[in-house]
Amino acid sequence: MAKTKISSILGSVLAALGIQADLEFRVDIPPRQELGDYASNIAIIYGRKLKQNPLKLAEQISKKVTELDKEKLVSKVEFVKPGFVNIFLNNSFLQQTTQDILQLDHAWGTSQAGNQERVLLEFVSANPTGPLHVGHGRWAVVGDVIARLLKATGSKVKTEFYVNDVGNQVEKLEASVKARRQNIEIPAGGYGGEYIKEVEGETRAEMLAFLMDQQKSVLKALSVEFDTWFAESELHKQDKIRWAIEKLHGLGVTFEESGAIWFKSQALGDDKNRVLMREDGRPTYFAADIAYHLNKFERGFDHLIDIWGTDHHGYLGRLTAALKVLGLPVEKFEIIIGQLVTLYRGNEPVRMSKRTGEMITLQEVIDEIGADAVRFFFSATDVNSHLDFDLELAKKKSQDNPVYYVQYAHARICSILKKSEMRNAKSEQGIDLSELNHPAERALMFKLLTWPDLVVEAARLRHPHRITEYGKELATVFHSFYEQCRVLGNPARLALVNASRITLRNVLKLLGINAPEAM
RNA sequence: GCGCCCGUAGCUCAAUUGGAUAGAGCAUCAGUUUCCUAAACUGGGGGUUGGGUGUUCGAUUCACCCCGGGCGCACCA
Repeated sequence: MAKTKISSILGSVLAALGIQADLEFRVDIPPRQELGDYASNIAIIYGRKLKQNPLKLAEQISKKVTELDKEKLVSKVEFVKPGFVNIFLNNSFLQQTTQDILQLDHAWGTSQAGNQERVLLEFVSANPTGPLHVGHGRWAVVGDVIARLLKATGSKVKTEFYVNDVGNQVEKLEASVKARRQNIEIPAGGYGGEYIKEVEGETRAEMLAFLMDQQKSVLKALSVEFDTWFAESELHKQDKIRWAIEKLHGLGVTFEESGAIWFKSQALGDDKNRVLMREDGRPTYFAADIAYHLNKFERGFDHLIDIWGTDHHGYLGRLTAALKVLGLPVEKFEIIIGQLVTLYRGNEPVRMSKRTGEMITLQEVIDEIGADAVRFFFSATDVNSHLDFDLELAKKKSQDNPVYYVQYAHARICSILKKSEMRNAKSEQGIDLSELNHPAERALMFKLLTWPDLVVEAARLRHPHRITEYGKELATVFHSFYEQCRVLGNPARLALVNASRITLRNVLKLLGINAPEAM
């Protein structure tokens, strides 16, 4: 990976200058091309520490870089203004990377940055009381892409959907379905949506199974599949909840009041104390969730990730308080809080509550704009930002949707390669690429070069939108290259186009989006 | 009221987690096709990054205070 190589050269420069390397310096792509392919703040950081003029230190470092650049990656080094060290790469390095891509193929962009860490990623976990809505769709897509990112960087990921098949909600669901069938009024707090009359099954279990099958089929339509579906009822059957409460009791962090058992969470950082066991002897959802997360740790994972909607964020304090007091490694427990999706039809916001009659399901959205577009849109923004999703707009613009832009670049490439009869990557290995020096060729090669670093970064930050951004950028660079450089009849360019095809396909694969060969 | 999150071009969003002259798409204006897919490309206009103070070589990013919006504050999940 390019950044690693640059960093390692800079590290050896520090050693050669007799500087103790104990500070983190950055290697980034500068904002403008004139400033090089990569730039580092190394001289600024160390200048301050050593009380030296950063610009002079940058000068010293620059001179050493070319000297210690054993692989001849670097063509030129500059030092500038506050003390940046700007590095320009040799075209031969870019050409070699392009060559490597053809060989790596599907493995291009994968790495072992995740150190084979065993990760449990839990997401969606919608109640089995109705169809999935658009908000669930966002978590489904984001969770699925994060899982793919972690796998691509060498983590062992298991995905899980937690099913709350016990408690008030499912009781009300059953009551609502039965009331609807008898044409009597839905009980207070019940479910009044139209879908209720579609629910099949005589027993509660059958009704839940019906709704879960429906959810699974929508998720499948979005190419989201889970390794495990974990039922809350299992925890009850195995008496795990009582066991968890007793553990807390043994630690002296519970008390009894007005017939209920409480957790002293306030003393452990939460806003207030919380009930574990109700007056009537039934455990709360919270108690079950403690047992569930205890179970997750018991299954031997190195790292747990939960994705929650912001409507559950108030829950975070009590759960981490409980896990902490139970002696679990909370630093291995990561919660991604995502902001909600507001759905619009034109200027009209669409309600997403299951209890209202008017509700747009995820399935309907998929039917309307297509799974690829849904995945792309939901992957395209930071989960920490609100998403205003206008169906009218998404439908109207479906022809120049960003997803089509990226897919079109891939289809265009496939068309060229088909004409050239050079589809096979292997047949293009060994072709001399040294003539690839046109600015558009170079820009494309450089964009390809940055792919593996980007995947690592996106995985580390759990940022799927980095991948969609890259996809759009790569498509732009490719289209621009295509306008300027005639490809057919030029073996070196065909190899570059093929490397672009591989990268673009790997981008789309990571996003779970189709890479069409023709459009 | 308290807590968490957000506020960036007319609209939808980015900005390499403290980096250099804040970028894309849509919309808008002006161009490009006897030539590998025009679902494309090239160029123009459009910004006090909600406001203020501070921290430092450097702030969209960090701290504090306002303003505005979302979410939460159950013996629901």
